[in-house]
Amino acid sequence: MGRPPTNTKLRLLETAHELIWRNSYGAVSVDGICEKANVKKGSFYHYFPSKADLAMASIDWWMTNTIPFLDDIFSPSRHPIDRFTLLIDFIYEKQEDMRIEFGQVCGCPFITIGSELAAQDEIIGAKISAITQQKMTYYQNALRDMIAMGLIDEKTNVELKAEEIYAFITGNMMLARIKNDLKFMKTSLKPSLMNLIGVNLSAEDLKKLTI
Amino acid sequence: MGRPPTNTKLRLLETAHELIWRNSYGAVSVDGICEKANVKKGSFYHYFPSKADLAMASIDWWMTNTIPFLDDIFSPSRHPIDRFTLLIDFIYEKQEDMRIEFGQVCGCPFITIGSELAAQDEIIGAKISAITQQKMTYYQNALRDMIAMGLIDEKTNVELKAEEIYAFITGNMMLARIKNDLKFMKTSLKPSLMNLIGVNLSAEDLKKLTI
DNA sequence: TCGGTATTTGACTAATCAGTCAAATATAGA
DNA sequence: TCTATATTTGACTGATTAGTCAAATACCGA
Repeated sequence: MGRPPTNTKLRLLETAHELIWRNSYGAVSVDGICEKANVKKGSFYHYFPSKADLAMASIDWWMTNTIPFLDDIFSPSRHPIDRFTLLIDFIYEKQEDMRIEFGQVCGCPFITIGSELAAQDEIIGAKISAITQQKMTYYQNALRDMIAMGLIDEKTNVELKAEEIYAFITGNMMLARIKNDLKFMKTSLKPSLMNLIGVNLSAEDLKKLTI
Repeated sequence: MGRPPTNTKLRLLETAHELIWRNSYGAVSVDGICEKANVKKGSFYHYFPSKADLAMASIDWWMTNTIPFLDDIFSPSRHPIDRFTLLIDFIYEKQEDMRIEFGQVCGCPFITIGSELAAQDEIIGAKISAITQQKMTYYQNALRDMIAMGLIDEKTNVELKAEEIYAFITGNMMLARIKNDLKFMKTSLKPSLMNLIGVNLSAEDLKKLTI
């Protein structure tokens, strides 16, 4: 029935996500997105009613892409400590890839755009908050397994601890973006995170946690 | 000699700082700053060569304003644990004030603008990185006193620990901005920070750390 | 081959953007 | 009162912004 669908919408989502992540929402124009995606402006507004709508959709699209990776990393079949160390590996590798390709450590796309726009647009604030909550759920699940295995204090408040972990990791990613430097993330984030979680590792084991 | 100086430049610095902090660099226009500061555009460009220059100057201005508070909070005459709890009080009170006045938790102005612009403007990235380093120096100083007093492990790497503390606090401020919610900062940040620092407090003492 | 439908195009608008500049103004010191 | 100097003004530009729209196009299924 009619003209067949194309990948135009997807190209717009991908391009918007990359440009906004590497720069910022305010620094990226609809014209810029269209040019890079090789899409005419008329087509843009055929698929998205506004620039803000595209940004929202690209956030959703990226989170949907991310979930399978999180499901793998936080698979209950893994040792819970490995889940967190794998998470740091996953984050570090992506950041390093972007640093090599674009010359810029880009940090967390959700937090970057959330920090920029949450104060002006409460819908985007709510969306990023929901993503934050969703990620913390993975952490809570792993923390409960750690308690069950006697790896951390059984009186640990997993909701609070998950929020600490999230703040700590995103704080590091933010600083890495600002300093355009992955040194701390590469050499210290894993052992620091283990200390924050409260898991007891030998000095030897801690040393192994540098990427 | 000639027409006497006015507070026009200061009004521009204050206004730019407030508007950028509450919104974002990209969302604030030179016209908007001028209108709020009651300054004509010609005067703006008499004092600042560009919008970016004003933003840089407003960052410097705010940091200069902040230093006396940090000097007080991190006075060597204070108990080092008190320095950190006072720091959290200081941060929380400012955030709560802005939440009441503007309806919005605004987070850290340096990190917010740094996250937005560091990838596009390496000068601003370097400036925020320097401010970050300057703040961590206060933390390092306090950590060394804690070691001397036997409050934390003497083998603590104070440079790394200071970076952890900074990432943790700024991560929390960023999340507070995105969620427009100070709950965690009010009830949990102090004890969480004490745990991260590695200071041993009794359960009773920990409970006292809610603001 | 043709009709219906989704997609694409390019020219368009109106608003806003950062930035310019020559002229007007105010005042301290001579 | 005069002059040097710093400040202020308001109209101006040219570029860029997000967003609009009617017409053209492509193709599936009948």
